[in-house]
Amino acid sequence: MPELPEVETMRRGIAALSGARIAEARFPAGACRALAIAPRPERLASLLRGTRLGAVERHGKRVAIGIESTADAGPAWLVIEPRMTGLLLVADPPTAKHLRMELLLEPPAPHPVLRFWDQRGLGTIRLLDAAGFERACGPRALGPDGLSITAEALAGRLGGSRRAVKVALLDQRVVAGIGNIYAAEILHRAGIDPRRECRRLGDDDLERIAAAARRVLARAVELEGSSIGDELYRTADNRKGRFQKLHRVYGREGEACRGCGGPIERIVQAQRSTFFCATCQPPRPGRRLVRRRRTA
DNA sequence: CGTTCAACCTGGGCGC
DNA sequence: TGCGCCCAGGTTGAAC
Repeated sequence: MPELPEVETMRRGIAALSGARIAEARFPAGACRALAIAPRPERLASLLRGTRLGAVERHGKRVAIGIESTADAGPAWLVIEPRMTGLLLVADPPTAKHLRMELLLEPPAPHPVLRFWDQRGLGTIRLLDAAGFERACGPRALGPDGLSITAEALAGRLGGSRRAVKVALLDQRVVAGIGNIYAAEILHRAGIDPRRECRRLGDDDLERIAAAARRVLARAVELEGSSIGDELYRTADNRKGRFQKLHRVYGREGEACRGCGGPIERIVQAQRSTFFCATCQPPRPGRRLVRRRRTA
């Protein structure tokens, strides 16, 4: 679920907790067996107790919460990766089951508790020192952020590559924060066939992809992300995102393209669904066949 | 270097 | 009702 817009929305939703002190950290037994938590829950709970929350940052699809010096070590970062179904919440969780972490905060915090809920349990919670933080969130792990990606940066990272451009956009070292939904939406707005080899992209193509990425991601952040179908995704205070109303291709196989009316197709690339319009995203380099009025 | 596959999990939807 | 199968917003590591 969470890609850049959803994770940024979570970050904003909990940013006011900066400065709050942790009265108690809980990692419900059983609920965290599957989840990757490091160090082990008992130790993590004791390390976090009594510490104060610092800056709340987003790095790609991860949220990093600064932790002022822990009991027996210096400052650290609590890095949370929601992966498919993780949610950072100040509101009540969707179910009592699958609640993975609760940080009880001392008054006067803006909210009494910060929770991490994760149905599938693929998410991760890690307390990292400076070196671990660098490894997880530094430039070796993550490329430039999607909200500010440029054609030049893209050219440097995928020039000459034979990979399909859609697969490359999912690579967090190329650009950080783009996932399966937004890769599809970005390429449709850029008019680029998702199967195009990166090395066949011209400067103008890269320019359109970078511009579409910045625009789509920024608009999705404004609309607080995408809540699809049975939508597990919610903001930290339990509201749905609204960008799904502006999806042009994702999840719309067989439906009419909002640009040309043709059918949206679904293919599989790198074991994941790709949705696109063969007319608006022609296989050969060329101009867009259909001009669209407004972009999300 | 790149692709493919399995694995990590739960749960909803579908066909039978 | 139930069972088996497929699907899902992500990432990683092994095998080829």
